[in-house]
Amino acid sequence: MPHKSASVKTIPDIVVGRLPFYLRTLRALAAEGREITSSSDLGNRLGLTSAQIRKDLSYFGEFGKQGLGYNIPFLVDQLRRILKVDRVWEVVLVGFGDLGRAIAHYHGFHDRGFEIRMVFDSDPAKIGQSLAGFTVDDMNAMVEKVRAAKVRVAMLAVPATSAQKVADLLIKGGVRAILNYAPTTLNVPKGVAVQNIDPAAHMQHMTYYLEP
Amino acid sequence: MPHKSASVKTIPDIVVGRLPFYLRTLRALAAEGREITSSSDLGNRLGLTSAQIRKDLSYFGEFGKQGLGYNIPFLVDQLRRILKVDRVWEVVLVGFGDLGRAIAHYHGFHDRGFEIRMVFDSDPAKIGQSLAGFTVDDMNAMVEKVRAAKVRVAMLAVPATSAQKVADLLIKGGVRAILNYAPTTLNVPKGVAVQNIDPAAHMQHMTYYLEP
DNA sequence: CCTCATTTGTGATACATTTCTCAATCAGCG
DNA sequence: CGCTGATTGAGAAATGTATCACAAATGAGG
Repeated sequence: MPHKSASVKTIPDIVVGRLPFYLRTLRALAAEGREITSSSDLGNRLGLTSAQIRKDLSYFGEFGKQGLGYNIPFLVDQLRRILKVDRVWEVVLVGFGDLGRAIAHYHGFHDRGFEIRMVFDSDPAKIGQSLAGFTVDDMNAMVEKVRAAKVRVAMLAVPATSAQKVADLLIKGGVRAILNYAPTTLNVPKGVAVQNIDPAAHMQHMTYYLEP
Repeated sequence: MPHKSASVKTIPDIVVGRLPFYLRTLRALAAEGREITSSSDLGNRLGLTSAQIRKDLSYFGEFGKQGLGYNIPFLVDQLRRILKVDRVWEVVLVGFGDLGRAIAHYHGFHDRGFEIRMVFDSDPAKIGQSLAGFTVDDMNAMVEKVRAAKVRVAMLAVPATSAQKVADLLIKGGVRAILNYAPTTLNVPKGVAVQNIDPAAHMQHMTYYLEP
């Protein structure tokens, strides 16, 4: 997933993956009216060491003041810029079953940079249903409509059996980032980012540590 | 999160976290009627190297046959035993808003070892609502009911502002594994496992790699 | 029954990530 | 205006993880 480039030093993907949590925590602090914080305060809240937070941030620049710490609104702005969520990304949602509907109704994406603008499904019974601002559209029209709207971010909430086919179509339409809710591994070309959400896998990860 | 013990060599948490995906893939193969597979076949399907899969499995035993590969039903059984999902875990769900309702209706947990058996919410308007087999209960009764039923696994779908308080109560009631859907970092004592689900964080991870 | 093509399990090696440490810097204060 | 306590940023060291490479084992085919 990480980009490579000759001039700019490449940043570890695992570091990039922590930034959204830094941002989330900083915004919670900002909402409480706090103006400054320190790497150790952030570390406590995030369950990480202060050194890790300082090193992670140092990949991107010098955002703190020695002796003082970090200005919260400033650091929020910087992280939003780095993560490119200082704008709103149009998102296409595919699959309007129970899960897709729940995603469509979830309001947590909005103020973190994402807005679902198109929904597709292949089931004729669902096509045409409308909800807050958009209508469920036929998947046969998907590639063209996604391409025309230049949408580059997708959420995939279809059965595992059709997930790969739908992902291929999305990529054909120009999508370059896929949040995959289907419990299957997607094969995508270089230049396309995939993140997987599998709650049952998280659960099984935890039961390993439980006593029988 | 990983256990420590003097006698048994401790297994890297990152390895444990991959096992559910191995299991998921093996079960898909089994569903296709396949009997055997190899580390390289698995690696291709999972986007990992064959060496990694062999090394991961070797932490737990010798499950393959040289020259042949792995017997799928056998390896499925082994992984289910290792992850302790060769049984069904009773789960308590807290929070019956949009998200909690979606989780309650999701059928993907069932055949992966989890069954939601209790639901709690603090909103009087929601208490008493009943659905497939259970009734939404008052959160004031939660600690006692969870303790009485010896439930050790929870899913947390409450607002970020109350997540920590609810987690504290769950732990007081004996819960030792929490799947946290609230967009906040939980502080828990040693011996309690937490896994976080934050779709917006995954999205922000991906936008980092998109061209402006 | 011998050879060949495969594939595992694992020690050794290479690579990646985290933590340690400390010089440099800063605001506050007397 | 110089001292004090706090805190950053980053090189060095320590730790953790992934890959390599190969001996050992296996079934198939002649």
